[in-house]
Amino acid sequence: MTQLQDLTRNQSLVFERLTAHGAPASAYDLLDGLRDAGLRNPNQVYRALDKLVEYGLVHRLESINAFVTCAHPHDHKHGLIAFAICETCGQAEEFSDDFVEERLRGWSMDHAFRLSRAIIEIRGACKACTVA
Amino acid sequence: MTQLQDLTRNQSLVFERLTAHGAPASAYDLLDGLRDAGLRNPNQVYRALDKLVEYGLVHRLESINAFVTCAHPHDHKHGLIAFAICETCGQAEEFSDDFVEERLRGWSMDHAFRLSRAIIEIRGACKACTVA
DNA sequence: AAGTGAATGTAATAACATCACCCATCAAAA
DNA sequence: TTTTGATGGGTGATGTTATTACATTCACTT
Repeated sequence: MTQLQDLTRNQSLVFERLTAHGAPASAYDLLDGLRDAGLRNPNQVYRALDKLVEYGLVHRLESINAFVTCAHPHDHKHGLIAFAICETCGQAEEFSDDFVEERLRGWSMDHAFRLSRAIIEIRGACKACTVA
Repeated sequence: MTQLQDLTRNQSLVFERLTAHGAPASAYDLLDGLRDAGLRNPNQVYRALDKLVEYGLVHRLESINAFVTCAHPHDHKHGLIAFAICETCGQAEEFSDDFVEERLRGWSMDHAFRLSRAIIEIRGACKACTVA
């Protein structure tokens, strides 16, 4: 398991920035927030994000081209992960559902599809935004 | 229900091109293939795609920035749709699973999340590519 | 000291998507 | 009939997201 202490400088900067942001952020948003820290090139951020995703500390939200910190970084045994993304406030909530996972793995088995990963993202309005 | 006959010229061109392609294609791939037909600007393709998606004739694959024709264009009652995308050959297979849909709607209910749409894309290697 | 692999710095470019503006058509309202 | 509004289209410019290519630096090993 990769510990936070093992992160390189750029990886730490990006991870801390994303954590502080508290919501999904694009690579360029992160870059803007890290100019003071010395980062100036998108590649620096993308490279750090690639590693953070690889380490399971960060997830990529495919449907909004953004990244978010993992809700359960210590639990390295979680399977397929889903996200509920609020189109009003931009927040994303991570969750998982064993039944959904079982069904998707089942479909894969049935169709001889060798599953490598799943993107499950539901879009809509979160509780807070619906009430308001 | 929007019929194919109702499509405008650009919409028809894009739809026919995508159908002929027989696999997911990016907007720029489509544009390249439609230069002879007179299209020269990405906007022309994106506008057509927006309408085709709205009409349910085409789906957007969020995780690969591509578009694919709907497998069941006449069945306008299908709920959440999933795709199995082969990372080797680029093909995508559309499917749906009532149980997955029920679970995602259930999560939404439980969390007062007003679901507007779902992105379900599994990535891996299809049967044909695994055998080879 | 020299070699190695990972990380970094940087410019350039590719790939994906939208905006802004103007024009044409057509049908409904005035 | 004129006006208005909705829809579609053509086009250049721009915005946004992501990668490539190559040089350099750093930590560690031999």
